[in-house]
Amino acid sequence: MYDTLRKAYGPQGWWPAETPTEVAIGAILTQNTSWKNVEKAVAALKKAGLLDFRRLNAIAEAGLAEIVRPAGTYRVKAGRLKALAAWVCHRSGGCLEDALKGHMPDVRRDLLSIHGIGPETADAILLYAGNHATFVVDAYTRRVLRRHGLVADTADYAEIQSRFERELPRDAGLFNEFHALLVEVGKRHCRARAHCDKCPLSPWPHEADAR
DNA sequence: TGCCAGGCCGGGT
DNA sequence: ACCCGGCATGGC
Repeated sequence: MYDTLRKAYGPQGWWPAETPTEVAIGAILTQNTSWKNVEKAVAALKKAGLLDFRRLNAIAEAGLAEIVRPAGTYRVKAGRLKALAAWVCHRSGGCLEDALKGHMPDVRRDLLSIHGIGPETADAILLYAGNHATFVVDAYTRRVLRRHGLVADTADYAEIQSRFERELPRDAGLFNEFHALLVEVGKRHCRARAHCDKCPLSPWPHEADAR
């Protein structure tokens, strides 16, 4: 599946952000939100000079909320950005890359202890900002795999993630590309009510014996 | 014009 | 251990 997508779309060069800090902020802002809306909020943060955890740690939450408003659920997300900023500042004085430098799965556990950071957000930060080989499972990943009969409908996050991590070489570069490709094919052909014709994976061969 | 988006949390069974 | 409502804007 990876080879098929890679041939169809080429290298993705993800995450669509310039710095690790921007990656992590985007990861929080995109929770249950389309990327288009996130881009507006990130642009507003950039304009305000707030793509910086020490600044985020210092700014008032209510003001931050107004700035990230285009991303939706903006009061919630302002709190989550503040929680992450406090963690990064406490841990490394404000440098995210340093804060992510520990070993897995210790760093993952620490990220998950932050209020508002769940498994997907943590893994996106670990992989795309910290270069840790952890597989990101999002709504697209789930949909694509389910529609091609590769996981049960009831499969939860850990189950899907372990499937990737068991059956692929534990390589951050590979995980990076594969997840980005899954999002790309998902956006084009596997949104909630779209159907999958013309998808490069459709019909996916040997679906039954691929299990 | 609704429906939905690259989740997560808290409270109720 | 599940299930569900709340959060909320902008795009299609």
